[in-house]
Amino acid sequence: MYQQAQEENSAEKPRRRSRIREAHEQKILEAAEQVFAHKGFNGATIEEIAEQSDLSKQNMLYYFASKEVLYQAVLRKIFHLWLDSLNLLGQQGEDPATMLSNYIRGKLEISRTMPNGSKVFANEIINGAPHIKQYLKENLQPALEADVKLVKEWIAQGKMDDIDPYHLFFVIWASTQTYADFSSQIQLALDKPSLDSDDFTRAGDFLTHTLLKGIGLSS
Amino acid sequence: MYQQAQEENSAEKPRRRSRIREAHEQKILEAAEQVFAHKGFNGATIEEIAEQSDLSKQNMLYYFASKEVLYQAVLRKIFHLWLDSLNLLGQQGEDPATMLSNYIRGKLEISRTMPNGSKVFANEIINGAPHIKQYLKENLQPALEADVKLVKEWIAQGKMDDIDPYHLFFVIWASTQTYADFSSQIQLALDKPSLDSDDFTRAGDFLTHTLLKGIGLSS
DNA sequence: GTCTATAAGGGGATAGAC
DNA sequence: GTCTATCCCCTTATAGAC
Repeated sequence: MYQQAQEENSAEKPRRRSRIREAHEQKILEAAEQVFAHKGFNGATIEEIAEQSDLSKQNMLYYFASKEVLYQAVLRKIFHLWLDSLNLLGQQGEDPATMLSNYIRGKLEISRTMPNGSKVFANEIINGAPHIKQYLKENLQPALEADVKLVKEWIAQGKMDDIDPYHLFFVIWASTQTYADFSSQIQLALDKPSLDSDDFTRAGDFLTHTLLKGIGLSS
Repeated sequence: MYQQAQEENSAEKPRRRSRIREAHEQKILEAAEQVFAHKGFNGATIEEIAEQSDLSKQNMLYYFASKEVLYQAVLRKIFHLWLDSLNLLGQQGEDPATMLSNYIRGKLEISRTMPNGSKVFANEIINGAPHIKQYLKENLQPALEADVKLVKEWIAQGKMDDIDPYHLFFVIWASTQTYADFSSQIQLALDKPSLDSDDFTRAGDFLTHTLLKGIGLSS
């Protein structure tokens, strides 16, 4: 799981972050996630984030020294959650259909419970990942390659159709994240003020049915 | 097809936009599309757009009175292209598999040829569509409903599986647009400096195979 | 249509008292 | 840790000459 990068307290010195710092940082991160999600990096103002954290702008800057630092913290938090879910394929002993099904529903669950984080991440990627490109490169590729290798084995064993594994994952990512990132469009299309858990259930049912059957894996 | 909204020259008065205005507006729109795609609305500066149009900032403002006006022009251009492609289902006389296949490949072609426009639109939707919500509401729903109705007829006629038509379209939109919007992530995953037309062919092959088969339509 | 000059305001960040 | 005050750059937009 993700660990705060600042946790460098070594050995005897119990230099733990105070309870108040812990609480404030948490509040700030949540507020920042929301504001960045709705305004983008440049559209967000540290003033608005501070307001939503019940802190003054200057006091907020005491905890996160700059807008850039705060943004990086938000980005990395969601990215690690996302990377963890990529490893669902690491589950041993399950059959391919169950593993992929869990994978799809796991990604959908992130979209449902962390829509703002997902939006911040999506915004960053769309703009060419200027703040996180290197970090992404180092962490995404290895995790994806492991999954791709597994799918290739399934194909070699005749367990599923001979499809391109990379595009399978691209499509799973896109079609699960769309329920977070493009929720405003989906709400308009469905004429609903917000997406509820039934909508996500329907999405999960459709996706698992269609994708598993589509690649020859339906049980 | 999309028409410039300013085309209000009526009857005898040949009040046509001068050739130079036409050319400059075109250059500006292209530059704006690119800059908005990479920086978002707030991150983009009219100065940068002007530079890429080989015009001074002030001169650019002579053609588009404000950043907001320019942004709206870019948004509407791509949105209408997008809406047109939604009507591919209006093709008569084709069987369902061919119609959906054309639809998917048409959307992919927009991603390939207009990636910047797609990104601007995606950015706007992610941020909650603040600049285009009303316009989207009035135009998206009717077009989508027509397509959904058609799919429901196919289901009633037993031509395909009984899936939720709305989610079918959400997934097609997401998985075709991802090759434009999230291209930087896909490039990292594939370890390529850019996506070429072979990548789009593979994406199209994967998508048509998987989605058509997945909903019980493969011929 | 294009240029120079400039108004006007927003917003990130720092200094230093308490 | 929190506050008041403030600096200063960046950016949009307008005024007006040519």
